[in-house]
Amino acid sequence: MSTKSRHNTSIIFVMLPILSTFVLYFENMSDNIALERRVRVRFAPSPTGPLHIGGVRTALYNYLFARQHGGDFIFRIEDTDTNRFVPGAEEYILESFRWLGITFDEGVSFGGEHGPYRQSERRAIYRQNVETLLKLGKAYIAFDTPDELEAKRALIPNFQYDASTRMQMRNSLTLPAAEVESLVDNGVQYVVRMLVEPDREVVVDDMIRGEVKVNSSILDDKVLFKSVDMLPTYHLANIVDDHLMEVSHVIRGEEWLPSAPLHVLLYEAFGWLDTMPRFAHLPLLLKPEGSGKLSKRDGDRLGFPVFPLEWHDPVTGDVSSGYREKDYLPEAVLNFLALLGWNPGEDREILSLDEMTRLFNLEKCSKAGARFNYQKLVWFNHEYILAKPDSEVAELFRPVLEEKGVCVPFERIVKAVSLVKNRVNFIHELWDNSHYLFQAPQEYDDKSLKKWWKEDSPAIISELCDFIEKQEVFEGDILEQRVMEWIAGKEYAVGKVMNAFRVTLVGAAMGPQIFAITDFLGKEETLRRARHAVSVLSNG
RNA sequence: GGCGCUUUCAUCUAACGGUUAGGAUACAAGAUUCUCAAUCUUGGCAUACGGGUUCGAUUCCCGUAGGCGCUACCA
Repeated sequence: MSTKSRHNTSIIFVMLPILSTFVLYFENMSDNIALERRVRVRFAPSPTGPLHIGGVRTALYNYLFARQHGGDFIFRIEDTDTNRFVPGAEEYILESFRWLGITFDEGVSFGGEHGPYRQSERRAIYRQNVETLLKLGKAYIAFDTPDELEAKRALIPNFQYDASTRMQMRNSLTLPAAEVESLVDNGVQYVVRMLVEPDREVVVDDMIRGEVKVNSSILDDKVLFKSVDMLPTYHLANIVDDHLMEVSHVIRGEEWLPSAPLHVLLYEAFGWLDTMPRFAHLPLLLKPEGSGKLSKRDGDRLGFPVFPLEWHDPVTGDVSSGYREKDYLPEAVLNFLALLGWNPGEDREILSLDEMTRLFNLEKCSKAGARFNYQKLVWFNHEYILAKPDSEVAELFRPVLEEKGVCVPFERIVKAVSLVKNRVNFIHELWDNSHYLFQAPQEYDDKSLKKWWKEDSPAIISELCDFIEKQEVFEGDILEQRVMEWIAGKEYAVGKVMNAFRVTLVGAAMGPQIFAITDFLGKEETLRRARHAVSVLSNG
């Protein structure tokens, strides 16, 4: 190497750390921008029924984001629609997260400094804020009845309550102040509407989609508050709560994207733009087949649950299946869900909650809806059963055995699990694959008999039993060696002998290695079963 | 209808503007064993279409088509 080139190389080596320092600096800087505020996110379902699996994913992403940034995760109940309230839904949602292992830091049932966390308990706060908006001239009172609005819609195609129509309606902009006051005082029903200024460009800065721009003229004067129950609608409650609860990031489903500009306008109207949360609108979960987003009905129609837990509808009495009851492991459900719309950018797919927390990145979320293909969830479940220690799987299997009336020492269950767990996708399938380890066959599978139980089988198995009985060592490997030698000596076909033997022990041509089975059963039980089969099957 | 979002194998997805377009599930074949599985190996399968920008486009821009969402005194 010449002096000159060595010199150049050393420059590169000197430059390299400097360059990487710059890269690090900039990376940290962008991190710091994101972290200027304490990260606080929320999951805010409305208690109108069971928690939808798409809601679980939204909650999961919020959870991962909060944990990754050492922030807070808030559980808020949005129960401003008194008509759709379903008793038991709130407890169901909480129980679902307990099962899944998703934890919250504050909120309904968790406590915290920003409560109350149930919107129905925050009426005074909303009234006060509506008052503010009214005073600021950012909202107005409207008296149009639902019937009147209906009539307008029927009369005018594409009717929208907005700048182009509001002056033809009955509201505080068109009525004299005295009349408005007297109407309100006399208990006439009204709503408070947002006053949307037309023809402004509203920008929603979305962490997944970038800048989404819309013209305010396409927005309507949304109802923010209704006098019927003196409660706000979602839009108002949401903005007020997120602001008061110091929420830093709003991570929610894409169905909210169209109303996000209105939310930006609300933050602006209140003068809260400087602390407005960052938005991230997640792609939706779509039906496995056909068109549309995954709905509550799809589950039981297509053979998989759409709810984490089984749900008993208190009104209709209908029962919808749940992942817990269908024998899915919560880890598998979360892993599957996490990868529907996000991936860490590497080939690995089996990820623990901790690993997901480390790798999660909103900017790596996909933008298009993801079809909910539960086939892959079955595979995840299989993988998680395989990865679990035998003793843990045995613990889950024990209740199934008890239900079948099988009572054996725990070590026996662990051993049985070790023999058959690689062939199941679900815990309950362990029984179909291991019942013969706990109970002698009551009957023999016809197909297996036809294929493997020949005329000379009884004689051969009797011979084999006599040989086995003489063996002092019964341990699997050794016995296998001896029996193979014996078969070879007799010049029998290995498959013929072994499969006939298998049928006597198992009752069918299935199961793990035969000497693993004999090992499990023990000498006495093995011989008992084989001889019993010979006596039962030789006549038939 | 209006507005917005979106588009890579059947499905979930990867790919600084330069790759034989990668992985996984599912499917198929083979290997293996005493059976059934599991496992391993192999295979087929994709950049919606049309324009531009560029030496070069899956990647950037525009249009078309498809998909999805919203369009309530629901959330």
